[in-house]
Amino acid sequence: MGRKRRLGKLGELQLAILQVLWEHGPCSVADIHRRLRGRKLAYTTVATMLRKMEARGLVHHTVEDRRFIYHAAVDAEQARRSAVQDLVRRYFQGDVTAAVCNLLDIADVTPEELKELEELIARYRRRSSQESEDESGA
Amino acid sequence: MGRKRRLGKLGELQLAILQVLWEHGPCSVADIHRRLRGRKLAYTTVATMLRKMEARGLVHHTVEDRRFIYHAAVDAEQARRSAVQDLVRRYFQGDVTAAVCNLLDIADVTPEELKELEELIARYRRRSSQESEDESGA
DNA sequence: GCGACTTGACTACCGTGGTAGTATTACCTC
DNA sequence: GAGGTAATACTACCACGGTAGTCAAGTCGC
Repeated sequence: MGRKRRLGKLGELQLAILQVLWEHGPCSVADIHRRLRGRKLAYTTVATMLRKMEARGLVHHTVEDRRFIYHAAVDAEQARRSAVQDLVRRYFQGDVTAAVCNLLDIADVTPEELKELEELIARYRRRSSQESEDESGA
Repeated sequence: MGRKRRLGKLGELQLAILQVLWEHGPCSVADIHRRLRGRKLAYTTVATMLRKMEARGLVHHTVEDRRFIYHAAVDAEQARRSAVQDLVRRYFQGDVTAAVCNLLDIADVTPEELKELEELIARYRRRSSQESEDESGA
């Protein structure tokens, strides 16, 4: 696994549809339409978008009981990864630190979240020093 | 300052143009075209995009010596902020911690960068505890 | 003064996300 | 088997990023 396919930009609706699929697993068009009812879209709009997304390889479908059941063909992690990479590349010239800095700036990060982040980074530091040891050891 | 105008999505070329303007200050079309020569765009492409961007309020121009001098109408910070907010909202449902986590995952963050980040977060923690003190003190 | 060059304006085209109407198919029910 | 219903397919449309050609107007050099 780990095909880091460069899934191009996702539109707003495309992402919303994928999120439904990620959250609830394979869904019929009607399912997706129902769960997207907050957007007041025509049923056909959802169906059309799904067909377009299938053409792009973002979803695929099986037929069950004469209904199309759509499955996400990319996973959430992949999509997030791709989006984050894109952002860092486009807006921060690849500078991750700057991106994190900005992230902390814009969001009102709670003290709890900060603590979490500290731990997260500590974990990363341990891991990266581990890796360098592995390298020199090999 | 601090107009947090919600500048919609920026296209690839639009961002590239803004980056030229941010980096070099006001530029003529020819200037921008020249600095974007890596993309092998027609001069008219750049000019057209600039006009479209002006219509959207991303840039504005003055006339000088019969040439159009384009100025960025949004600053880099604003654009980055908007983009980061968008990303966190769209892909992480507003969860900043998750976003940072992902950020650390995707990029091969060097130990130096990790150290920087730790310091950055420590600084934030001091600041946020400072703020809570200010609040309770007021 | 005339032609070459520069520069911006206008127009057109393509791809694609987003939207939805209409047509078709197939099943179910009376 | 005619009609209703649910689902998909087809088609069309708009907006917009991106691309570039052509046009118009001024500048410069001879």
